[in-house]
Amino acid sequence: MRSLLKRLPCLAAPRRGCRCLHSHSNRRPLLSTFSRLCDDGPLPAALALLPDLAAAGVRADPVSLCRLIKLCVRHGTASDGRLIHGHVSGASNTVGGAPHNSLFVSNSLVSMYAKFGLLDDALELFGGMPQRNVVSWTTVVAALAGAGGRKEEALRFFVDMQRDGVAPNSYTYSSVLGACGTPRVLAAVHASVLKVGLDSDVFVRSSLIDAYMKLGDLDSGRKVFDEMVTRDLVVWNSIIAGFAQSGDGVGAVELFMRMKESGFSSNQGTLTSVLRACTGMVMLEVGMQVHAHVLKYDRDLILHNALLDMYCKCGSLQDADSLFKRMPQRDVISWSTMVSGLAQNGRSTEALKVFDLMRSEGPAPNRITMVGVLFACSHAGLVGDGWYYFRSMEKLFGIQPEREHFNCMVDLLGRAGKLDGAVKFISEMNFEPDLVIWRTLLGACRMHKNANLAAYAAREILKLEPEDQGARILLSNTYADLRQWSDAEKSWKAMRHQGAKKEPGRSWIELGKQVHVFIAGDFSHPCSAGIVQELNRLIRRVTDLGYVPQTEFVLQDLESEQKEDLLKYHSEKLAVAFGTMNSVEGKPVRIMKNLRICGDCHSFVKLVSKSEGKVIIIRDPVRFHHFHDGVCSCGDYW
DNA sequence: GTAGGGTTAG
Repeated sequence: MRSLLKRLPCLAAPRRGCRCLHSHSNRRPLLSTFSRLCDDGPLPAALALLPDLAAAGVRADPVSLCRLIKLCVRHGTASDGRLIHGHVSGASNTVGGAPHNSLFVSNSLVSMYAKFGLLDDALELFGGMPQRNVVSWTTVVAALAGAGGRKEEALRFFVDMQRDGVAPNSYTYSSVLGACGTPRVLAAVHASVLKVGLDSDVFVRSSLIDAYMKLGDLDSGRKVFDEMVTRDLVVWNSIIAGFAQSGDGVGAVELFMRMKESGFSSNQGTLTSVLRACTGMVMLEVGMQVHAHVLKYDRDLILHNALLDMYCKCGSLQDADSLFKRMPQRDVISWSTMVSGLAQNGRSTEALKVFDLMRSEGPAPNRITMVGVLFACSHAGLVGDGWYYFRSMEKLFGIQPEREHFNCMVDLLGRAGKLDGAVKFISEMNFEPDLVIWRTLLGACRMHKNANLAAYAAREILKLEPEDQGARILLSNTYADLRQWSDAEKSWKAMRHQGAKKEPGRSWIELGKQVHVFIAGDFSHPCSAGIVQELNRLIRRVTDLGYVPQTEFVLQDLESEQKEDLLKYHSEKLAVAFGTMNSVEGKPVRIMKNLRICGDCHSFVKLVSKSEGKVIIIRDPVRFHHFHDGVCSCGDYW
């Protein structure tokens, strides 16, 4: 009887004002139409029925309402959502019987507000709910964990729910793990996962992996992964993405291979991470193999942008360009990638041309596009163009210059040797210069051998960051450039005092499916003997073309023979020798470096490209050098 | 009704 009453609410507790007698004949069709529209849409038609329902005093069932809310999240707007919310809270007063806005519906509404980014509305609704269950709490925790800057609140709600006697479930844990921003908190939550026995849940596991990886704790992430019995695709993707993001590209690719061996096929997420790994390590060969898999996702813009970036960062501009032209859609990211890709590869004029094309037929540029544009100007010494774009950013594109753009301008002026202009520019900024700005200025001082200004910039850096060894290194290198050995030594001493070491120069090169690493002055590579032999051969060849070791690039006060020796075994020279001895006819040699290439290696590689008739591409942390027939794409301006 | 993985610059 009770269930019958539930199904026919008009028979239960008839009240004054209830219009059931009149509307009985059409309320069922009304309800069933509404319920059908909630299932399949269209949303506007379903929304249009809400006033009719209210007028007829008909109460929609919670299941339909929840579906309607979902439909609204998918196809509607926040104001549609508010409309539904308004209907639900109003309707609860019109009909007797059980409370209308059931817990289910309220939970859906909270989730809806969160998905529209209206976190405060979500929290307000949550705060006013008469009851809350684990779903309500989890919805809020997930919303806060997903919002940048509100992770602390997510953790607080996670604690509060337990104080309230509500036990977290696997949904809650996988949400809250995204809010664990310190190793301590993560360890505590992990312990709690183990205690309640949810550690075999794949969702919880993948969140755990992701959380460890995001904190840079690869070992713990790997451990959680290795201990898993049943893995799914997302778990594989989590671990691969973690390795790719932490800069262990080789590890990421190895895991990708293992994943395929285990019989999993990749999806867009996997491929994007693997591409990122390839991009980071200049693994063009692997990247091109991934390209073959990408073909079947021709509508995935993210994936295509990643592919585009991979080609740019591997210095393969033809591939990037032809991909860019063939892409079915291009968004602001595709265009920005192309602009900065060209700029970093020393093709500033083309970068600015692409930008012009973007202005006429592409999407509106954003602040990142403008960083690329200014980068193009600064690396080609186009001071006038740089000023023009900087000054007109706001008027032409509605983009207010931010710190990053100011920094580009300091770089532009500094690189062009206008150090006084750069200092003036800094002093006229309407905010305090930060570390990045001072470092940029310091880099320019090093480039133009201005020790006084370098010392000033370094002092400013050390004021902000007393442990900053990079500043001391740059400063001492500047002194060394000028052969002011005692000043250089002072700076080195300060560093040694703080227990710092200069980061060793490292170069990478991909051969087949392997990545070979070379460290300056290190001969542990199995082919070392052959490499040194090849290097000597190259040195003889380029000496005939006029190469003289430029020992001023060895930045320590040593006897000149020792200096030559140190120079000779810079990591990029070892990598170049390895590259030429294993090179394939018609294919460029591609090398990646962790530090900026030194002037001596730069002229050495120029000559090697001539004597061997080989294109050599070296990518350093900020830009690319394409060496071809004795010339470098950077025009010796870097 | 609630949950996990991916892009651009510096």
